[in-house]
Amino acid sequence: MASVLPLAGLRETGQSRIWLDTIIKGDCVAALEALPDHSVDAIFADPPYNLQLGGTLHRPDQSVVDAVDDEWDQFASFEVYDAFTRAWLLACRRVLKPTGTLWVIGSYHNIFRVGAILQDLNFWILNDIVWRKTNPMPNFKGRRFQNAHETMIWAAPNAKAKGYTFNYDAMKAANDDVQMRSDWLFPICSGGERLKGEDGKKVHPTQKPEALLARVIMASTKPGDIVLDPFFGSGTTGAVAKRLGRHFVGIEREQAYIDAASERIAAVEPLGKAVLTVMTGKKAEARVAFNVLVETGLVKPGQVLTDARRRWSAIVRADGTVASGGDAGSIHRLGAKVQGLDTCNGWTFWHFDDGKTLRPIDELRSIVRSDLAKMD
Amino acid sequence: MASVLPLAGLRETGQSRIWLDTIIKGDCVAALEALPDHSVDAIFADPPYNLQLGGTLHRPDQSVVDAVDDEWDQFASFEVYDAFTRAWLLACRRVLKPTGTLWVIGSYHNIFRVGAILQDLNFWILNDIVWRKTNPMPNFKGRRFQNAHETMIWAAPNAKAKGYTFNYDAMKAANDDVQMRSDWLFPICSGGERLKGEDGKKVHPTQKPEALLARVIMASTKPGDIVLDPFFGSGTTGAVAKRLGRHFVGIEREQAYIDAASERIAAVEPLGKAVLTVMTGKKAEARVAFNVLVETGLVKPGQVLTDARRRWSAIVRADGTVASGGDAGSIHRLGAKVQGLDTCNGWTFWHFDDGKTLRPIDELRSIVRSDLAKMD
DNA sequence: AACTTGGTTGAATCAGCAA
DNA sequence: TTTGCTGATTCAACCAAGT
Repeated sequence: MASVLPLAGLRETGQSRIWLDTIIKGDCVAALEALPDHSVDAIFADPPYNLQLGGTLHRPDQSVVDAVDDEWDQFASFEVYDAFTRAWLLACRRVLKPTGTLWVIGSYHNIFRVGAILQDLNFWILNDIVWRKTNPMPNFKGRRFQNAHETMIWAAPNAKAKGYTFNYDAMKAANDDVQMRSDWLFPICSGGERLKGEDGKKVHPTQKPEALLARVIMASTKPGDIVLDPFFGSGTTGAVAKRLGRHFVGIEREQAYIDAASERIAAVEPLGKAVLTVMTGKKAEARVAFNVLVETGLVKPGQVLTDARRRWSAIVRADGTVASGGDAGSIHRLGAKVQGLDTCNGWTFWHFDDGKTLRPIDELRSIVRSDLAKMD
Repeated sequence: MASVLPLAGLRETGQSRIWLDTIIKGDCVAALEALPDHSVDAIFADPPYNLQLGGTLHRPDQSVVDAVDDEWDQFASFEVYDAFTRAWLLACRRVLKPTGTLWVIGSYHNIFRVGAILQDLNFWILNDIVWRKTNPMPNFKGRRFQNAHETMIWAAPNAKAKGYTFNYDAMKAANDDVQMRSDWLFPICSGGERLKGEDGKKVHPTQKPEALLARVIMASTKPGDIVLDPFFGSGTTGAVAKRLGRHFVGIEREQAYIDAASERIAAVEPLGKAVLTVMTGKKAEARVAFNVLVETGLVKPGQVLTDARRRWSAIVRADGTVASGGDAGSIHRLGAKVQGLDTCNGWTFWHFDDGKTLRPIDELRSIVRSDLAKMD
């Protein structure tokens, strides 16, 4: 795992997927062109932020702030940065499956340009996510608010994209049974998690916390999916993907980062399958048609169903339709019809009398489902 | 105060400032051109967001969401929206003093375009500020994260601008003596603050909370300063400016909004000078979800939790859910399930073994909370 | 008077599949 | 590509009415 691939001939390998769980050395766009069309399930991109720093920044105690002034973060102008951004985004879209999604993280220096270009390229923004830092760097000059967050954009490859993965139920269950919001709170990467060289200095200036990547990957991919990171850096995406039972592909130009990331990922122990099971809701359950209930005798032809307050009633017919007054149809159609609505979930609308109380027919469906589960 | 000015001849009035504390009726750009150069200290702009909505959206209870589908939010394309944005931003800069600053609020639908154009026009971004909503609208279809914030950009008129107002010490004092961060927590505008017509319906679909404007104005202006709002709407900027001892100028096209704003502002009582020195904001106790413990490593995926008497056990999964036997769910749901109850407080029910004794996971939450106590 | 219950609402780019 | 069917899906706050 985490071997480094030479660039030549990758695309021709087609479905062999020898590039899985590797770091490709090279320029982002060139390396992306070597990968097959529609081959990855998700992309997490942490591109250069194009920080426009003036002189050296000193803390109040006169110590010097170790700023991000690497060569790879220098762009001559917004135009150059925009062209760079368009190029790698287009290359990413070709590689992304139609059902895949793209994440980009940035700060106010670059994220507005990235977001506007995403829209110009007809990507479809699903959310902007705010990473609130528990321990951001203070503003030393006292001339601005403390810059305490970064922004991520989560986007589908086009406006019509359907079927992307969003583990809604897992996110909700993990968040004390309320929807996960667009503002996330995490510490910055520090302490033992922060990669340091033999000189004790940080290996990469903008290493992202694993917790952030973990939520991204848990939310938008399934176990076994492939996650691409075109600006691999210290390999946080790869380390978290491996730990969470996903495959990764990294692209990185600098050998020092590749070395550090390879070593880091090699030490990661994947979690077991049982732990990685993703919480799913009703949507993922086997479909059970109403007539199965009739056929199995859980509901009898001629039986009367009502809504929860007995305002409306319907009679069950042998073919699995229900009838009320002059109307008849599926449990959904008739439920909508009697209420005067466009749609209705008949499973939760119609109830049966168990001798004591009214219970939704959805409970009978659960019985069928649990019977089916035993037959696996 | 809050009289409505006709548009003609304003610019010629020069320094007479008869336009102070008035609402100018007209198109944003045209009205701005009627104001003198370098005449206002701050601008707060809440432009149309260019929402691109599909069909009608229903809540789970089948009620219809009252969407923002007003004519003024309709743009033919991104190009048209961008041209509109460039025009009003340029007009704003001419009117803004060299020492003044500009605020723009938006959502992911438009804020990236606004930010990129600001940079293209050589505005200088000072901060992006996240307004975290305490009570955002849910995501009804479960296909995205709950869109729980909006973004503001705070910018100086050019890269070299010096001497802008930032009341650093007031912000810090108001924030329990730590620097004010770039993420702010406020409820949406509702209840008594929300302007309603005689029909009981909201006057304006996107009225902003006064608390938000109060922090903006307190942070970036001095008493007696002039605050311009080129998209005045229901007049929140004017009402707060007046209350805080600042002057305002509003621009608005629709007479209904002008009427409501005028009446609203007339009823505002300015605060006394002494009161205007320091303001404090209240804080809510941080809510910590279980997955935060997993993400921060206080609880590990695969770790076993039990109840206080070890009668039941559960395994922690990477997505922040817990599993036991064939069941899985949130700590609360699973706790209820294994006990055969309807509800359960998972925080006090589930325990971990610290090597000596069983301790409720609630104690781990306390640890996180004390780390977060410095924040909203 | 204090509390409970039920209804309403908010800047929303909000479904998936099979025929 | 379009149509139609199945059936999944909400949180915090405010307010009015009932207990």
